[in-house]
Amino acid sequence: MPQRREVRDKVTIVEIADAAGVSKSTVSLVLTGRGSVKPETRERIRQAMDALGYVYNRGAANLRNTQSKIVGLVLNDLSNPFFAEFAIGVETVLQMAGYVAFMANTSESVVRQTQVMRMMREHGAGGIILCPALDTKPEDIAWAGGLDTALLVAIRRLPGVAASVVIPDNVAGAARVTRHLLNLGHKRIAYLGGMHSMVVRQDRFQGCAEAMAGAGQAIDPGLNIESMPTRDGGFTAMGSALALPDRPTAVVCYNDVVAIGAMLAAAKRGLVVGRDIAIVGFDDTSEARHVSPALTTIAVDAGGLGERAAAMLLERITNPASPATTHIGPADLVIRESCGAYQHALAAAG
Amino acid sequence: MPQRREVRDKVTIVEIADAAGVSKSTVSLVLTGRGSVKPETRERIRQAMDALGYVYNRGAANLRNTQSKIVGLVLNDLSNPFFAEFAIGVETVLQMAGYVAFMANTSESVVRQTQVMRMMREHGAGGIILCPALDTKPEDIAWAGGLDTALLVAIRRLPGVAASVVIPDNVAGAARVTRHLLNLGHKRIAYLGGMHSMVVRQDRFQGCAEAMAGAGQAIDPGLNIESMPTRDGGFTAMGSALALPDRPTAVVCYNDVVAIGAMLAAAKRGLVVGRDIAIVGFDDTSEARHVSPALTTIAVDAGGLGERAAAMLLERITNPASPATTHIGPADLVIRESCGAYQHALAAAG
DNA sequence: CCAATTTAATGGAACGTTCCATTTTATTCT
DNA sequence: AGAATAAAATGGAACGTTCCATTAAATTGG
Repeated sequence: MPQRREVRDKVTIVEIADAAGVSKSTVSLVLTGRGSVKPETRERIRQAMDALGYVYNRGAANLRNTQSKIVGLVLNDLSNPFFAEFAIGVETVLQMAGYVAFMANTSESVVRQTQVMRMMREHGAGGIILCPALDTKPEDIAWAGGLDTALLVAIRRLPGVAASVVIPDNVAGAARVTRHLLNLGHKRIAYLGGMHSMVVRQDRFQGCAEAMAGAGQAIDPGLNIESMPTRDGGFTAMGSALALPDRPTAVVCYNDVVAIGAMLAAAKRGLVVGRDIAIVGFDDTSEARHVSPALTTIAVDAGGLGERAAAMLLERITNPASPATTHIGPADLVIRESCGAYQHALAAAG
Repeated sequence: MPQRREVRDKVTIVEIADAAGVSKSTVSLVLTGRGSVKPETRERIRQAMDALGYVYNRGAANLRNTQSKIVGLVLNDLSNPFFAEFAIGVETVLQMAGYVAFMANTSESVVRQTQVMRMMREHGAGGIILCPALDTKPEDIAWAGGLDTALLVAIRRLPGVAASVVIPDNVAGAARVTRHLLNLGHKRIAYLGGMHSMVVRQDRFQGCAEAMAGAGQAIDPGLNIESMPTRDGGFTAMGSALALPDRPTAVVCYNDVVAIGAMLAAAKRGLVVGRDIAIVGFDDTSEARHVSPALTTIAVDAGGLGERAAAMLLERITNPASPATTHIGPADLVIRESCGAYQHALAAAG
C-alpha cells in the first residue's frame, strides 16, 4: 500500500516544465525574461506556475549569478525613532530598485553586530549599511576591503575604515544652535550628554566650541559633562550641572533624548525651561515636537540620510569599481520654545 | 600576456580543502560540526578559512537542506514606535535561536506587502511574521496554507486566514479604560479615531461599548467618530466632536497617536485636558509618557508581544505538524494625567 | 599479532537554477 | 519553392554545498 505523503515537496522548475510540456530551460527563460519565447508558451508556463504554487528559488539561482539583490541594514538602536526614520528611508529606495533589505538590530552590542553581519554575508548580501554599535573597532569589520560585500557606514563615522560614509553635518549643526543661544545673550553655556569616546559627540562638541570661540567665549571645562546618551543620562547630567555654584544659563545637549532628560531634571528643581534656563537638543525626533515646552533642536532629516545611504550603496554594488564616497547631510536649526527665543522676542518688543 | 584579474572570485569550500590538504567533505564536516574530525585537522582547516577569508555560502547549503534559518518580519508602519518595539522583541528571540530576521516595512501598502513576502519566500524564509497593511485580504496571502513558509499574523488579526495569531486583548483593554472613565463620573463618552473597516477598531470599540452597557449607558452614535489613525486624524475628529452642541466630557481614542492629536485640538480650543475634558489613548507608546499632560492609556507590552510571536513562529517552523495557535496578550490600564483622575482624587479629598 | 571495532577521511551524486552551444521550427527573401 | 535567416526551444555542464556509502587509519581486545 502507498505510504501517506508526509510533506508535499517543493515544486521546482522542471515540474513546471513537465506540466507545461516544455524544457526546464524554457521555463528559466520566462522566469528571467532573458531569451525570446512565444507568448502562447509563456502563458502556458505561467499558468502551470500558479497552478502548482511554484516559488522561485533565489538561493539556487544565485549559485550561478552572484547577483543577490539583497542588502543588509544593521541598526544600533531601533527603539530610537531617529533610526526608525532612517531605516524607512533606506527601505524605500531599496525597494524601488527591486532589492530587499535584511534588517537587524544590535542594541549597541558589538558581538551581535558581528554575528549579524556574518549571517548577512553568508546569505549573499551584496552590501551592508551599518550604523555601528558603540565601541565598534575597525578590526570588527576587517572584511570591508573585500569585493564581495560593499560596506556603507552611516550616522556614526568610523575612523580607519575603508567604506562609504553618510552622516549629518554634526559640527555645523552644533555650531548653528550654539550661535543661536549666543545671539539670545547667553554666555555661560554647558554641553551635556554622550560619552567622550563617541565620534558624534566629538564632532558636535567641536561645533559648539567653535561657535563659542567665534564669539570670543569658551566652554568652561566644568560645564562639559558626559553621560549615557539616554533620557536617564540627561537627567543625571543636568542634575550635576544645576548643582554647580555657578550654573549655566543655557545647555546644548548631545541629542533630543538627552535634552528631554535634562528638561525633566530642570523642571524637578522648579526651573521653567525656556524662561529660567535654555535647553536645546539635536536630531529633531518626533518627540522634540511634542514634549512640553517644545524642544529647540537641529533637524538632520533622518529619512533623507537613509535614502541617500541606500542610493550610494546601490551605486557601489552595481559599479564596484567606483570609489568609496562621503556624504554630509544638512543640519538645520528648528526654533521652538525650550530655548526661550519666543519669550526673548516678547521682552524685546514689550 | 595575462589579463589583469578583475575581481577575486569567491573562495569556496574546495579551495579551503586544497589549502588544508584535505577533501571538501572534511571541510564540510567541520563547517556543520556533524561528523568527527581530528582536532588537529580541524584547526588546520579553521586557519585556512580565515587565511583565505572564506565566507560560508548559505544559499548553496540550503539547496540540500531546506532548513533556511531565516524568518521574515513584515511591518505596516515602522515609524510608529509601537511597531519598532514589537520588532525589537521579535528580533531578540530570533537572534537567540540563531535565526536572522529579514525585516521590511510596507507603509500600509498591500502591493508592497505582497512583493516583499514573495521575495522573502524566494529567499527561503522558513516563516513570516506579518503585521498586515490596511485592507489586506485573505487572498493576498493565499499561500498561507502551504507547508514551505509558516505564517503568523500579529497585532491586526485577519479573519479568514489559516495562521497563528498574536494580538493584545483589545476588547478587554478598551473596556477597562472605559470603566475607569465611568468610575470618574463621566457619562457622555465619545469614541474617536480609526476607520470602521479596521478590525482593531472594531474590537476596541466593542470593549468600550460593553463597558458602557455594563454601567447602563450607551455611546451616542454621534460620538462615534472615524478618522485616519494619525495625529492629524485625531486632531480633526476631536474638532468635530467639540463642535457638537452637546459635547462629550470624556474621549476614548483609538490609539495614542490619535489621542495626542485630540489633545492638541482640545488645547487649541482653550480646554485644559484632564480638567475640562478627559482624553485616553491605547498602546502606551513612549510618547504617551512625555506628552503634556501625560496620557492615560492602555499598555499592551509591544516588546512582549513581539517575543511571543517569534517564539510561536519558531515552534511552528521546527514542528510543522503543530497546529496554528492564538495568543491574546494582556492590556493594562496606566493612569496618568489626561483622564483627570488625579484632580478628581484631590477634589474628593479637599 | 591479527581480528574486530572505532574513528577519520573521502568520492561522487544530488539540490534548483542559469547559460552556452545546439537543434528545431517558423519566417522572410528572391 | 528553396535557401537564408530569425525565432523558439532544448540538453547538459556548471555553481557551492551536504550526505550517503565507502575506504583508510587508528585503537582496542584476546
